Amino acid sequence: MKFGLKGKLAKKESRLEAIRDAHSVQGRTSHTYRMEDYLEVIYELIKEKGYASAVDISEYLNVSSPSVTKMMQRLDESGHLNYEKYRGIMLTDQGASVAKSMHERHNLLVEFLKMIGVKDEVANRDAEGIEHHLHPETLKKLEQFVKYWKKGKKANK
Amino acid sequence: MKFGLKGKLAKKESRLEAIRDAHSVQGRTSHTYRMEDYLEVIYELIKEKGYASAVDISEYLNVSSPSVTKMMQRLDESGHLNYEKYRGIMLTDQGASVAKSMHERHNLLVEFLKMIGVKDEVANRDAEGIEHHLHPETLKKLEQFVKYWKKGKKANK
DNA sequence: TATCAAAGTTAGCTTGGGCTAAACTAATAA
DNA sequence: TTATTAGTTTAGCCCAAGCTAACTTTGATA
Ligand SMILES: [Mn+2]
Ligand SMILES: [Mn+2]
Ligand SMILES: [Mn+2]
Ligand SMILES: [Mn+2]
Repeated sequence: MKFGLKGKLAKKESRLEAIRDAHSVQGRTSHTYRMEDYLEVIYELIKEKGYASAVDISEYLNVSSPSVTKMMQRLDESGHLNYEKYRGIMLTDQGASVAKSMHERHNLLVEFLKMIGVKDEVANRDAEGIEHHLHPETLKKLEQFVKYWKKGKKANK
Repeated sequence: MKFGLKGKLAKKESRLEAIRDAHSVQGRTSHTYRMEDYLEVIYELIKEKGYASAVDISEYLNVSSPSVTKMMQRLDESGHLNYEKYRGIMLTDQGASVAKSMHERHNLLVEFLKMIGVKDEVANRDAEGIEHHLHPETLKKLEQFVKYWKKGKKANK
């Protein structure tokens, strides 16, 4: 069909070129993957106990408490939370938004992985790694897919 | 049903506990994710041109050539390749095995992502990140799923 | 009110991975 | 054979993230 290509004239790249392109995507965001992990845990802790102490963060991320302190300082510096020495932390809007995003990605991934038969523990393990590497487009498509699969399991057409 | 649980008595963990478990999986392998990326590119280069020069590696990983040299030394040290100053490198069996594994994971992921409607470029980008975070069980389940889907699509036409 | 343990912080170190500038090698061209 | 130069390596730096040991703060209890 004459007008059917819809901009899909994307001259097929070699695998190496695809890899080059993938590795040349720079500075995506103003935070690291590790920051995302800390924010995620802080978010879950606040949801579950109302606050996030350093010992708890350190337990659930499996790091020492000095590492937690240092990261709190960085996250304060980057505007993801307000940190007051010895007193505690509070997520800023920016921090909460990143955290919530991680929570949702993790949810979606675990749901998908379990859907294709991966065991709970492994699903969570892999989700914890994968959650940081999803382009918004992928996220959207995966959401659609999971929704479709849940419904159409039999109505499948 | 009395005997239907098949060991699935896995007392449901809280999200935080799942995250703790995920983050407490240590020393998986004797190499880092970054090493996997280098090995993958080296593998593709050898497949395509017969050898892997530092300039090419540096181009496709988007890093400087001193960074390549340093990593070659590490990979030699860790037994993934044989490195001879100024002369070149050769993958060992260990290195080739890691490299091939990355190649296959990348393939599988791109296939899956395109399957759910993600565009080529984005699929490759995300695959490049995700490929390092797949448990063998996940890998197997994803393979099965993709195979099943390919068939079903045809059967379903 | 004074004490003390638990929680948090600081100091100082390590490691992986990155960079630029400068030095070196090896293959080719003259 | 020598000079040139592209490709490679070394030196020396940076940063994120981790750790242990030592110190400080806070809040509860005597
Ligand atoms: Mn997560
Ligand atoms: Mn994570
Ligand atoms: Mn890849
Ligand atoms: Mn990769």
